[in-house]
Amino acid sequence: MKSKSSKFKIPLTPSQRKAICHVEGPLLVIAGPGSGKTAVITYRIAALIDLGISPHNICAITFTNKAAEEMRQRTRALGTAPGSHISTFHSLCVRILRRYADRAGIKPNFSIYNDSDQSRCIKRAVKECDLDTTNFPPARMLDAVSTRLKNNLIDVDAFKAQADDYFTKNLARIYDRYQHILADHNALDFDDLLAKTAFLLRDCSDVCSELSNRFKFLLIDEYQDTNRAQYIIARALASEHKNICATGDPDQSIYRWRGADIRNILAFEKDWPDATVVKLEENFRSTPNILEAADKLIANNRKRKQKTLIPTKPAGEDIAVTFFEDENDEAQGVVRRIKQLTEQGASLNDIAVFYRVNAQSRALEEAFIREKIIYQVVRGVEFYNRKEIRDLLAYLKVLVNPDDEIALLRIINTPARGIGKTTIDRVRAYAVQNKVSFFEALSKAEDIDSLAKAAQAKLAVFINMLGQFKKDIEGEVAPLAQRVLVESGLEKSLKDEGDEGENALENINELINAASQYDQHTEQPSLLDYLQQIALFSDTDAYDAAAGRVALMTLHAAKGLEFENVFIVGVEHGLLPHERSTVNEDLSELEEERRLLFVGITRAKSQLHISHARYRTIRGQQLRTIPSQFLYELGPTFTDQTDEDQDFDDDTEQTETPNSSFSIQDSKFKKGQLVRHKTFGRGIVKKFVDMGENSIVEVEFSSGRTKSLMLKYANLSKV
DNA sequence: TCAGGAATGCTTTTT
DNA sequence: GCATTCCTGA
Repeated sequence: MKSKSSKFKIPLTPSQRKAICHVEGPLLVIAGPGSGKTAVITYRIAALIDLGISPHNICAITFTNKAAEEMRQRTRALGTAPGSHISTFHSLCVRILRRYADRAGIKPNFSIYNDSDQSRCIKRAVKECDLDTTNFPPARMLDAVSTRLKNNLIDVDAFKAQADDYFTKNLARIYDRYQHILADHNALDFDDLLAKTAFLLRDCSDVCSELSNRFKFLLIDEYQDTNRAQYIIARALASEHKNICATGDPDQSIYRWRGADIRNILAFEKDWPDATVVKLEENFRSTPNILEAADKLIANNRKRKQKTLIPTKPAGEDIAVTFFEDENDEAQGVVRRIKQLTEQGASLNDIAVFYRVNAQSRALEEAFIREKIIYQVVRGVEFYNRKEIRDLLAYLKVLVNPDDEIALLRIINTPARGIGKTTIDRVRAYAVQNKVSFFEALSKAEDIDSLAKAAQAKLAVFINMLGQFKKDIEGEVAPLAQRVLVESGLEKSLKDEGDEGENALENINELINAASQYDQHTEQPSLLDYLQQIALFSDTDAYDAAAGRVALMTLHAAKGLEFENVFIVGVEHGLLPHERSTVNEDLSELEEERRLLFVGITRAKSQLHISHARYRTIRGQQLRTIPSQFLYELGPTFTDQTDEDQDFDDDTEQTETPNSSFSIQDSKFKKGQLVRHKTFGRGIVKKFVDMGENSIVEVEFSSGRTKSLMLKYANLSKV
């Protein structure tokens, strides 16, 4: 085995070699950022195949499609025989569910519902339960159903059994109703893909052992971000042979809000007592300067396994922390710096800007456009959320799955063909009364007495048109999409719209191009497969590393990537850490925000620029900001540099200087302390973040508003 | 039936 | 600030 590793192009460390050459039994690889983790996984796949193991028996699971694609390419580049299964958890589940649909109690042609489809369904569920959307806000109900219940594999019956108070009982009803709606639509949401698979593996031991026997070697990446359902699936698939290799880094767990359970990786050794554990601590990516900052920051997390980042690169430039006036100045400053970098020979491919929330991209984009620097916003799903794209896709979805009522209602009168609300209501009434699906009722329009003759005729034309399309459902996708575009009248209605319609048509053409790419690159293209695939696209999948553009993305999307030069903007209290993570006492949410910044910092290879601004416009309101506590945690060497090109208004500076009467006794506030503020009046301290002279107090004022204030500026007096 | 404007809600991160 | 829903009048 040892001699085999010589075929790999890079010199390996002893731990890397150990991980690559490990064959049988459970293996946990704790891999710090930049430790060559992806290389280790791909080399290990190659090494297994070299040992004579069939690629068919290897299954690697990644977090994003992008990562899966990269892994496929890298194994291919090593000259490895193809045939191993490399995909995301969700894609794997789709495959399994399609193949064992009857065992899972579903139909194979199911639709996959995204979050907007989900929210429509949950709204309907709340209404059908005769509950008020103010007391039962759909968004929160969905979060409860999705993150708390489905991701934890609590099914409707189990939850009903444990529901004992008014709220929970009603939540159980909503959950029940919601699942019924999805089932009626022959649709699964993202959580169902995982949950149904987990239940299938649990309840059908023959399916479980069949799959477990096929996937004799299981590799799971980003194990720190698996949720309960994914954990159960992994355990089931490895149950026969126990050849499970999990890789991950607890310090990079950033998906707790989506149900990820960091305990899965922390308890790996308990789950698999004879597990081999390998730690990859050497960092081949970043300069020691960057790693030092990352190390200092993450050391502030209490719930954490001690781990250090061992630099291997020579010292580089210190990280820069810059203070701007507002988000536009910040964007301008970033662009100015990028221009300097390119003048020094940097390629735009090597530069990325990260932010906490998508809305922050706007100021940046404006500056990039103004200064004519080309960029890409890594936000792939946005494309699929455009109205015209969703319209065309809805036609295609209905052809595959006529029970998909969301898609059907979307197209029934798009473009306008005179089928209005009254008609739809009457058809639905008929469907309910006769216990047939909405689509069936539509097909029998002439039997619905309540409908006017004109309405019946319009419905017949519509259904007939769908029937014509359906004849071409097999085979290539692009020609069918083109045909639907023209014959549905969508093209004409967009052409009549003028400029906006032109733009929409261009987008549709882009979609059809993408579909024909799919047709060419897939052995047996089918509309069903195509639709199920694009439903699982994510933002990160849109990133094009060779585009010659600066990449703009959220910190979440940055996971797994690396750049020579990284900018992280808006490092302010309320944004990073995000205010939603600071509302309750629970420190673990704050720790996740810290990990998020840690992920961002460790993407940088040679230069890191962090910035924050004095003012920021949030929801249309310009607010005074507070520097993030994380800035102080990066270490004392990184003091603010005010951007040299700007003029500050001296008057505002004056009024903002720290209060001279500020004294040590006053510098500690406890929760519950009553205070007075000169403009906001009386209030009660909700939270105190002690950072010496940079401490932050959160005060709920008598107006009912809660504000975060920086102690040295707030001028608070104790009451 | 439908267009257009007003009102309302929602606004973190994503497979 | 933006998107969706609601509502009104033609």
